[in-house]
Amino acid sequence: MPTLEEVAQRSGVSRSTVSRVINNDPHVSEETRQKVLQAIAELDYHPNAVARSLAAGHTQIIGLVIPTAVAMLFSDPYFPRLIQGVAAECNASDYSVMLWIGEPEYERRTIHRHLNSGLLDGIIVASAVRGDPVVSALQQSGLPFVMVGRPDDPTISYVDVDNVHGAREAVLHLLRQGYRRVATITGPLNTAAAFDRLEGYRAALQSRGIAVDENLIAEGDFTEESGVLAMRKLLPHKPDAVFCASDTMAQGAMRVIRGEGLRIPEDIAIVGYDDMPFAVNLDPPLTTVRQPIERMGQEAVKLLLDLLAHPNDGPHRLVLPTELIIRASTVRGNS
Amino acid sequence: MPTLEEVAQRSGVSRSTVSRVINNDPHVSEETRQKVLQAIAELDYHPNAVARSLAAGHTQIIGLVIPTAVAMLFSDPYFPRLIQGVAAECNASDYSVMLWIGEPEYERRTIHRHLNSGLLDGIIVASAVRGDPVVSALQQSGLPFVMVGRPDDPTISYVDVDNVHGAREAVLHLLRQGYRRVATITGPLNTAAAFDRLEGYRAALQSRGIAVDENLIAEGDFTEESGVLAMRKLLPHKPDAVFCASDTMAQGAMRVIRGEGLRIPEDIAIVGYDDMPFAVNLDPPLTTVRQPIERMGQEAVKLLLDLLAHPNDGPHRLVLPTELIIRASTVRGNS
DNA sequence: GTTGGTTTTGGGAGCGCTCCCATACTCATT
DNA sequence: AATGAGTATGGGAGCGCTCCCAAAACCAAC
Repeated sequence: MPTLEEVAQRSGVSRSTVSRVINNDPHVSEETRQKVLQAIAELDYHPNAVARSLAAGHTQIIGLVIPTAVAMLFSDPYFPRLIQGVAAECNASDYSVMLWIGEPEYERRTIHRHLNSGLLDGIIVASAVRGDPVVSALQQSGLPFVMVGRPDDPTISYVDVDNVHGAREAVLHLLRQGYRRVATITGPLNTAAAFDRLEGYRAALQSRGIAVDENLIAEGDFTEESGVLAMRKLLPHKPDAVFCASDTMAQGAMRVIRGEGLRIPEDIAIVGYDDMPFAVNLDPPLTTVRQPIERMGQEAVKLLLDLLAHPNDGPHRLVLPTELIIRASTVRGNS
Repeated sequence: MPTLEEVAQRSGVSRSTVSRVINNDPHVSEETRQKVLQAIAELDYHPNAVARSLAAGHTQIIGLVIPTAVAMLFSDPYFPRLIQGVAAECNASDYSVMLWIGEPEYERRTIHRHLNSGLLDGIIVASAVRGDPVVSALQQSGLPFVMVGRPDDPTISYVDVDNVHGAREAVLHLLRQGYRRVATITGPLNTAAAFDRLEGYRAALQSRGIAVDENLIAEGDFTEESGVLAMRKLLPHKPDAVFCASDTMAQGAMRVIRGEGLRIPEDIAIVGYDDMPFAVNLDPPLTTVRQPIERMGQEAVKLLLDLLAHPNDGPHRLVLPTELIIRASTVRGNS
């Protein structure tokens, strides 16, 4: 591996000058620049990122942490898409992504070791649960970070989708279709997303003067199995529609409903959340709330880079819109 | 951020000695070690990973490359699970994972820059397509790397599952169930996985003295739609069972079969491959070949670390076993 | 008390870069 | 010619660590 010094010698200039052309410093004569460029090409020189980081005081690397608790959810494409968004935006901005998947026994020590190692310029935390130790460690460390999903602490920067609004629109749609006993299967209520979607559900009912019946609310954990369980609990209370906080749970709920010999949407309508790829292939195709997942990843990176550039700014917050995708699972009549 | 030097001063020893206790060098007296440890605790010192990397000549970071072409496949849980396996093993070995998702535009331009930046000690390439430029760049660079999935070039280290064996077991199972006209829907035959699975199919038939009927072989591309098309081609040749090289294609095939009013498994049995989460929820639940995806990620890391420790060893190869998961789609009678 | 071996410790020389400051050189302007 | 402003270059001093070698300390045995 050739070094800066060798390039300098070969092109007959100083180390500093080579550094300048590499970093596009304008204070280099065109002639010199060409000489240097040629030497770089001849030697197939590539700057050493580590040395550069040490000298410059930053690494151009950001960390993406996915806390343990949610890593299980890897069975749905949420995280892959988020990762893709983050990676794409980082590539575009000449940053690299360090992946950090929280392991069950990650102790505080390990967290701090990583956060204080100086390897990361900043961090994106995906979907932390309430009171996640990573978050407090992060705050302590002073490292710039942004969260995907609304945190409890209002001083933290984040990007989120408007879960309240998305859920409300979904439930209002159900109401407009004439359903009256609208139930909901929530996600784990220690996550902000699940909580907000439940809020949206309540808000929709209340705005139409419908009392919220707690019997029509069942908590799941975003998995299909939990959707099955929740639906079984709901059934005795005769709902005529169910708003599920994830497509995966909706899928479980649909299985139960069909198992009972009931029809969708004639007897019970179903709305999901996420617009997962499989939602359109369900029988019937699932009405659902689409979230711009990749975009969240992208925006999180943008926010973070902004934070790096302007450390004294207050926290950034960005709430992205959702989109209600109406399919056959909520539209009776012409089927 | 305190430095080594500050810890040294506070504990009244030299920089070198502090370095020794940090790196668990046995040549330190217990007394000194305690003094140093205390100073470290008091100052909340954490070694700077960048400086350490520069001085030591390695970074304890490995790259995980997911080539563009397959990034689309992010809609199935293969990559998430692989990533999880890689991350878990890296955590356990005190390495970090740098994620690198090939972007159409940036790939070519930045590939060499990344490989030669000295940031990565080694690389794992997930499912490269044939002739992927990343692979040749990698070979050129001299960076240690291992691939997940058998490469063309036999000098490259890799971990793979035993696709031939997995397919053979699946087909033998069909044969044992009494099916005689066993067809197959293959993946794209320019991928090693698809090729090997077809090999297994042939091997199974031949080992039972059954001639391979080329009319019973249809090529797909792992997508559901291609499963539909392939099944339509197969139907006129009256298969009584179909071995599909992916669950997704199996799903398509099942749709066609049911569309024809045929029963599964009474009229036609179906076997898939992958054991995707949805396989168990199909109607009927799908018999399939399960692959140890997380484990592949883990083993890939182990192989790579071994390669880093013993650079002069020849290429490592590891083929992991598959597991046949028998469900209702191949078992007639008691339904 | 000397010798020789072993263990423990200290200090210097980098790793390959950036950044700042000093120098040299260029070109008007007086 | 002398001055000053502006631009191009060079060189030194780090960034915070590891690694090697030499020095110091210790301990046993003669």
